[in-house]
Amino acid sequence: MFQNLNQDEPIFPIRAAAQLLKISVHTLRMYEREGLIIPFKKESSHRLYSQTDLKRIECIRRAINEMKISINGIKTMYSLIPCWEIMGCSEENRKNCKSYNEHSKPCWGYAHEKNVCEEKKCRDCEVYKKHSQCGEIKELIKSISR
Amino acid sequence: MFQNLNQDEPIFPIRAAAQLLKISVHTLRMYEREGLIIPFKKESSHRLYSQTDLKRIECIRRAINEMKISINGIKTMYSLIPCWEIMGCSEENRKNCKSYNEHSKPCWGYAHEKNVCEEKKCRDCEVYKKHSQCGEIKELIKSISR
DNA sequence: AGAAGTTGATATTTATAGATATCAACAATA
DNA sequence: TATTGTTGATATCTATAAATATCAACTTCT
Repeated sequence: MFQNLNQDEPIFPIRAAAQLLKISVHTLRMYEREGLIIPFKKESSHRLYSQTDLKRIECIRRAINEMKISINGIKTMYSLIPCWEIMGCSEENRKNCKSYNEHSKPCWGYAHEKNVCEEKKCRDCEVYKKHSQCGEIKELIKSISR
Repeated sequence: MFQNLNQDEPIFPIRAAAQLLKISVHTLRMYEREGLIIPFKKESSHRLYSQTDLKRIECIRRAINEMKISINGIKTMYSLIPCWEIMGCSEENRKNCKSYNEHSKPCWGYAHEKNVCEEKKCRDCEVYKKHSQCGEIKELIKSISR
């Protein structure tokens, strides 16, 4: 089912997404409020979820329910993602970047002012898209050191 | 009090350490079982804690109780420490190292066989000693990428 | 027009992590 | 020798994270 659709196409309204994931819509909004996910929003502010979004959320649920990592733990882990390397931030950028200088939530949880992220939408950013699991984050850390 | 003592000298038996930290001895043993701390042990297998150990434990308690990061979250964070960079592990070392290839607990939680860690005591290792807080881990990740 | 969405506040349920305690058999300490 | 420590198992308490639900006023979809 759905194989022939573009995996990144945001097509599921919140209720449908919740049903597919077997959780409540409240939980989905909670994850969003905590900064774990960024669903697509049309002009109307209605949320839409893609297949990729659902996979990401399943991964987050495994972290919480099976690996027993708390939501704040996940946020802190996300804050360790070396986004500055992926984005190629200048020294000046780094100096002004809260994400670079703090470690309580993911970079996509900050309002990006006056830096390379200012123009970009976090939902479409490689940093957000490629690093939802701890394994991926560790691989990234490995890769930047060689 | 205690200022004139060597901060790294293991002098407090478990009960004294627990009293200073205002927690139970069970909690101290639990942190050890979870791999968060490595108290000094004399031949007799009695634990002794240094001032530095106490500071480390206070830091861990802040992470759990104030930052609301679960113990499994802390373990996962520790697993992201690029120990292979600090220790200068060879490609061969890395290939055989569980710590390098997994991400569920800190490197000092593994039995080190056939690698550069084999001879060393983790308690005395820079990786263990210098990186008990998320801020320190993030600084380390920053430093290996330049 | 009716269904489904929005934000925001508030409240409740449930599962369990974190912490504490107890008992046993034994070893080391001072 | 009395105290304090060890491991291991087991049991309980408590605080709270995670999840769910409800209500209100409003907006957007089909």
